[in-house]
Amino acid sequence: MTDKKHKKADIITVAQAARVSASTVSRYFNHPELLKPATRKRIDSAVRRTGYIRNRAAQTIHGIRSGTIGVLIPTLDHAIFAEVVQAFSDSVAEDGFTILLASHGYDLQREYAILRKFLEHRVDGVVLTGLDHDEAVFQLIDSQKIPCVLMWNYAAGSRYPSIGADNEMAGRLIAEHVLSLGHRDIACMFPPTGGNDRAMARRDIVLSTLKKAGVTVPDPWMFETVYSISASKRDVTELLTHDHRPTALICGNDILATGALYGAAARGLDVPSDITVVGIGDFKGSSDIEPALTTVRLPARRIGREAGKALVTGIISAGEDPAGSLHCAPEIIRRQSSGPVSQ
Amino acid sequence: MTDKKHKKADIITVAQAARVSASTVSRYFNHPELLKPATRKRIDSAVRRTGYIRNRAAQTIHGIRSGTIGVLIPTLDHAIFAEVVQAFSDSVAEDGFTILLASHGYDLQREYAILRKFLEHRVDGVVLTGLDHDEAVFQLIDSQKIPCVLMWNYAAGSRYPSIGADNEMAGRLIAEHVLSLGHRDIACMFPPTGGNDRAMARRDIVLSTLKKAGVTVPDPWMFETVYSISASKRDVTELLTHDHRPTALICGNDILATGALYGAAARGLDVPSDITVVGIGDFKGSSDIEPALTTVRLPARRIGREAGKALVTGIISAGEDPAGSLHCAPEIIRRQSSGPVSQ
DNA sequence: CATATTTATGAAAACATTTGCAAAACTATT
DNA sequence: AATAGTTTTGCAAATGTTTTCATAAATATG
Repeated sequence: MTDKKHKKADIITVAQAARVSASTVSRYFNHPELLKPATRKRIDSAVRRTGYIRNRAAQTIHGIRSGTIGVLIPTLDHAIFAEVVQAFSDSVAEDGFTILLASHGYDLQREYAILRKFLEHRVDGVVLTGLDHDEAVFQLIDSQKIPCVLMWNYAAGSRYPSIGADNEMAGRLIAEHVLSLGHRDIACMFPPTGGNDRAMARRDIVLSTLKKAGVTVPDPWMFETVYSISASKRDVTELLTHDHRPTALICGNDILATGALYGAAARGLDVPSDITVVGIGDFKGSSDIEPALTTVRLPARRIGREAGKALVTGIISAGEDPAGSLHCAPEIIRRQSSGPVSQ
Repeated sequence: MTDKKHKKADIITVAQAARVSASTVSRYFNHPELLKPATRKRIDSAVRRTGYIRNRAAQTIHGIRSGTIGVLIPTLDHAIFAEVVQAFSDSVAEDGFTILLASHGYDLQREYAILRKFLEHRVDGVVLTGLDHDEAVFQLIDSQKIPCVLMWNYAAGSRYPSIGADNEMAGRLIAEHVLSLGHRDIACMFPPTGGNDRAMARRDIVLSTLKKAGVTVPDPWMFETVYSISASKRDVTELLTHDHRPTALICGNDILATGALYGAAARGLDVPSDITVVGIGDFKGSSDIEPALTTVRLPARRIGREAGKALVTGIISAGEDPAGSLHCAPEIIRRQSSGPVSQ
């Protein structure tokens, strides 16, 4: 069936097989309603016989959309980004778009290089993760006049439409929750903030919210811990050896909080009666861990889906007023890992 | 700098700006050594001034490689696939390839449709996940004579080179481990196997290994549980209410095992003294959970990396004998969640 | 049945590149 | 300074499509 010597079938091969011109075959795909039903059937069979597959590259040089969207993330290794990407991909696939995916590992230089590559492929739009990017990146996008959305974080005055959660709000919510339970001796654990505006914003707002309530976090209770359960477990285990312990631990994300829970368990301490542990993110599994984790939900799936919708809209209705930002509000999720300070 | 009226700069714009012909600009990119250093510099500056970005679509219709690889996975929502994809992407990025990513959610029909789309984009190669696919999928790949590797699973006689772990071996290893600890009353929990050859192979080999040792799993101890911590926790909590309990539980993957651990904790049972729990996968976090999970390591990162290398080799040295399969052997990882049966 | 409309198709130009070939510009050699 | 050899460059054809415009075929109108 799909033999046809060796060269790949092109539109002309099909045209000959159907005894029509190449233009007619082109119309068969792009404006089938213009064809006589009989011709349509003839081409249909010719396409089948020759095993022809349209060549989007050839279409793209006519200024026709490539049908691809560039997705730039820090890493897939954080389950939360994988979730966002999955939702984004599903969302744009409905409109026939395929994603080009690349990760920069928090290296801004690489982000620029990847973006260039995306543009060489003539993507119809790009999504970046987070609000902060190299100025060169923004300029490149501007110069190519290509739709862009920033996903994951939300901020009112972002350079491009931002679709995501307000990190400051997330940080504030969790800090206020812990304060409301009466805690004053509070430790904090955040990932290294280099090149990561999300983590940075969260940490700063947590600290300032605490300070506003008159609570300062002593230096030895301020951890900078890489994003991994084992690192967090190690640091928390260490922290809990000392006799002067905090009554609460605020973690920058649920992975760190999970490690903290394990660390407390390893030390034989009860959560929350000995120590309250909270995270940010509401990752998969956070609700099932023992004890279930109190956290702030960042609606990853919704963010991915909405970012996809927004970008597709931007692509399809190019030129019009760009789609606006959208705040997918974070929400405090109270579970068992937090409790009132025990006197 | 990158102004230039409104139309995007093409190779002719650059040529004019540098006062050379388009061919020379083309050579500047593809065979720079053929150019006089002075010309090179002139073009260099013209490229910069015009903000020109090469158009890979236009190159691709000359039979030049597109520089893209299609990656087809079931879903990114399983952290383990995200990990494989991340490693794959990093690996091929070294050689300048960008990935087109799509997930089919275990729907074979969608897999075919996605593959077609990849081919329209003229990907230089494709990776599929797992060994089993619709015959139409294989035929399509054959007819387009495009390099393909199957990743994640390994089997000697696979239709295309397979790079991954031998699932039968993984299942056998974990079953033998549990048997070697003296367990006879064994429960099993596996994900639904529809359209998922990996899960199926694992389950069947575990069961047959047990049977060979004279152990049969009674029907009420045979769980088909969706891939989620909460579903597993629920089922295990239920299982452990009955007074006649198994002494060991073999889970088809670490997510289910994690839920099982939580379920046991919720019931106040000790692992491993009351019940042994084991998984398959060695996901991130499996080593840190309390108690640390005994499992079989499926080397996701290595698989992704090797699959990337193999495919790139297949693309670059097209025509030659295709790169062979590679077995990334699974390996039993003994931790605290398994112990000898207590009499 | 001839003419006017409408519908369906083909020819050729356009798209942004690469590349084979030939001409032009240099260098080296005498 | 003329010639031969080499390096550098430009022209034009080719790539696989889409699209505009013109023409041919089919249908409707009188």
